Amino acid sequence: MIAEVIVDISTSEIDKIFDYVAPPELDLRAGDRVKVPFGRQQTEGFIVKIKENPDTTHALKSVTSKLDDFTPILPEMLELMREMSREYNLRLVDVLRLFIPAMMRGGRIREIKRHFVTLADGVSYEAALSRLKPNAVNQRGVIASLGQGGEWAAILGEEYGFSAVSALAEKGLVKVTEVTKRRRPALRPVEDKRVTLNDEQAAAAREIMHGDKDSYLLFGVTGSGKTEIYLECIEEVLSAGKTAIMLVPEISLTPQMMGRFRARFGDKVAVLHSGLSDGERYDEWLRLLRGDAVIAIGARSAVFAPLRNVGIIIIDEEHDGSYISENNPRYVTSEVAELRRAYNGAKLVVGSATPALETFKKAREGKLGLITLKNRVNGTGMPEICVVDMCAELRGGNNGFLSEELAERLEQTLADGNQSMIFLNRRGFASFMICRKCGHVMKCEDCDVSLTWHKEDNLLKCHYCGKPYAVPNKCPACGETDMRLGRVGTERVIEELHRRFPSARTLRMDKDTTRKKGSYDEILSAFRMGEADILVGTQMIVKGHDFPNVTLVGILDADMSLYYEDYHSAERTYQLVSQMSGRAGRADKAGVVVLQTYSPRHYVFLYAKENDYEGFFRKEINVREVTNFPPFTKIVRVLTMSEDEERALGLTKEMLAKIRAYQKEAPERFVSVSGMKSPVKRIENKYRYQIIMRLTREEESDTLSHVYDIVNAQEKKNATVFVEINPQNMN
DNA sequence: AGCACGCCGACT
DNA sequence: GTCGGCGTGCTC
Repeated sequence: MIAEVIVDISTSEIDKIFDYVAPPELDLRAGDRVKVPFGRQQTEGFIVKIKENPDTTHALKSVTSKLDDFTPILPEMLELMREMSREYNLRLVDVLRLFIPAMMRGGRIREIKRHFVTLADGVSYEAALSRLKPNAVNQRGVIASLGQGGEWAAILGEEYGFSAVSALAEKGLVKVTEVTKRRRPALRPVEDKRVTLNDEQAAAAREIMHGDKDSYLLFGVTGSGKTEIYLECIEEVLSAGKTAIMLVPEISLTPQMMGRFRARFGDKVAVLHSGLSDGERYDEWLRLLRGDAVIAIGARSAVFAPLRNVGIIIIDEEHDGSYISENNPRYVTSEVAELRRAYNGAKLVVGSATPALETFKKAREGKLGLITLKNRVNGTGMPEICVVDMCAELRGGNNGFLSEELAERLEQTLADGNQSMIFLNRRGFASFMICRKCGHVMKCEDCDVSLTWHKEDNLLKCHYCGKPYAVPNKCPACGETDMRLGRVGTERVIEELHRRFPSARTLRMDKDTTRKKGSYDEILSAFRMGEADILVGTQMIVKGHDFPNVTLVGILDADMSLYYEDYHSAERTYQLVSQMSGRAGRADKAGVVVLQTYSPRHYVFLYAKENDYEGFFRKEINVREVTNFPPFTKIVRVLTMSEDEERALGLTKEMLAKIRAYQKEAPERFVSVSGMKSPVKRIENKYRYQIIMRLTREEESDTLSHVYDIVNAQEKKNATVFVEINPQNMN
């Protein structure tokens, strides 16, 4: 037999199928990992197919060995590999690597082996003792401790010394068995507060499981009880003997969330997320592959859970940016989920209070079943949203960054003994350093972006490469000593709060204070326990988490994401405001959101204030259609990076010429094509040039594969080329 | 990705 | 004379 092997080396040159002789005694199947001779070395590889005859006249080498005692890649995943590689122009091996825990590669599986000691077969307790000298105290002690059941070698070793155990084993009096210990992520017990679904929830679950659509959008505000519906659907799927995949944004994979699933489904649940150690991840993955666990819960990558016979895939908070992988290999989680749904004939449910525009559009067109949840389970209303015009504040003489409205409400909230959250969107901009005389801005030598000042260590740092710089005492361009900081960061907000409310206890949460593993949870639980009155933070305070005592949410500089130069910005701002206001006033306390902006009449804020997603959708979808942006077109970005600027530029020009030629042939396929320097011209000393094109929707996939062909045909020595579809940010 | 083969500069 | 620089070519 012949095995088709993908070698585990990621280079475009080698990303093809190599045929090997499959020795019958290895009993190889498609999906096995193997060791093969490759060139002069031995390499790991994946068998993607077993066939009768080779397709090549090459002299064939033979597979050396099988790497695992199970088949790690399911047939479904081999199919998915082909589809993903075609759809996203990815190397087969890069897709395969997504399917297995990183630990398995390079022979790094370290299963924790523990040794269990029992009396050897046919040796009785008395017989063993009689064969030992009376002065062999330790060995006699070991035998005595074995009793009927046996004992762990580690425990015996501690008491009597390991040499006693090995001496007994050598004499054949005891038997030592290797037992693989499974690592399980720590789980906190949570009681299953099983609630009966209300009518709306029950109807939703029924519709998902028995409606005529394959896929549904569960559209409902925070607190409308979506998780209960998920639990109900999963239960039904399991009772039909099928399995389930539940995806949540990394950030909302909290112990509370996990606790609910564990309480309901116990050991049938496996978790896959980045917080696990390599060993834990491997063991959870293996439980799924072996069928010991039948529900996979996790962030984005859990969509690749090694489950057979998947009955339902759920994507919670579907609009969340974390579902699109930023770095290679790039894929869109919901698209992968749809491929798996189709393969298994399963159901797909996406849930959100603020669906991605594209998702809601599909739902309105009937391509996706739309289930709307109208009520909050606990009956609380949505918080009041006050939009504060910061231009008016400025005209009124307040040039600080706290409006009078927000300051007053903060004071009141403090007086009432309630908690506040202040959200600061400093995406892209933060406190950069600028010369008052010549306007020179301190930039990173390698990345061509402005540096951000960090108060704690008094350094300027590059947020792309992390390189630190000393704070200059005079302007490097003109020698002026009056350098000052632009913009506001979380640290300055805290300072200002301390000045105005000296008694208030504050907590800060941003990239700097959460660098340590676990500090994220620490800050949140400290805040939940009431150890602070005000939590100030960036993006990461937006998601999930119930804080029952928060009655005030402040959003500073709501415009920042609004004027972020890309077509998503309105959508993103709406989602942000909506989610942030979901943080205010739950349970029995009414909440207020103070939203500070320089454009109070922008439609995003008008709709957000009314909590009118559908109104926002109608407005925004119209804007997208008129301006030819997604979901009406597909934006494709070809990014070329090289340390050699000429090389990057040259490559970009060559590809641009070919794409332009193709555009001339089929002008109806393109809205626009342009080539330019990337907005951030240099990152980690690599120059970046890009081609941006917008494809009309009708034949985009066909057009896209032409673009892939052009890129793939290009000789790319000394350079890297990426193709991105609808990129999230265009740096 | 490795690892060989291969053709030009400064060293005992 | 030769040790070694890394360009380029191949891997079933």
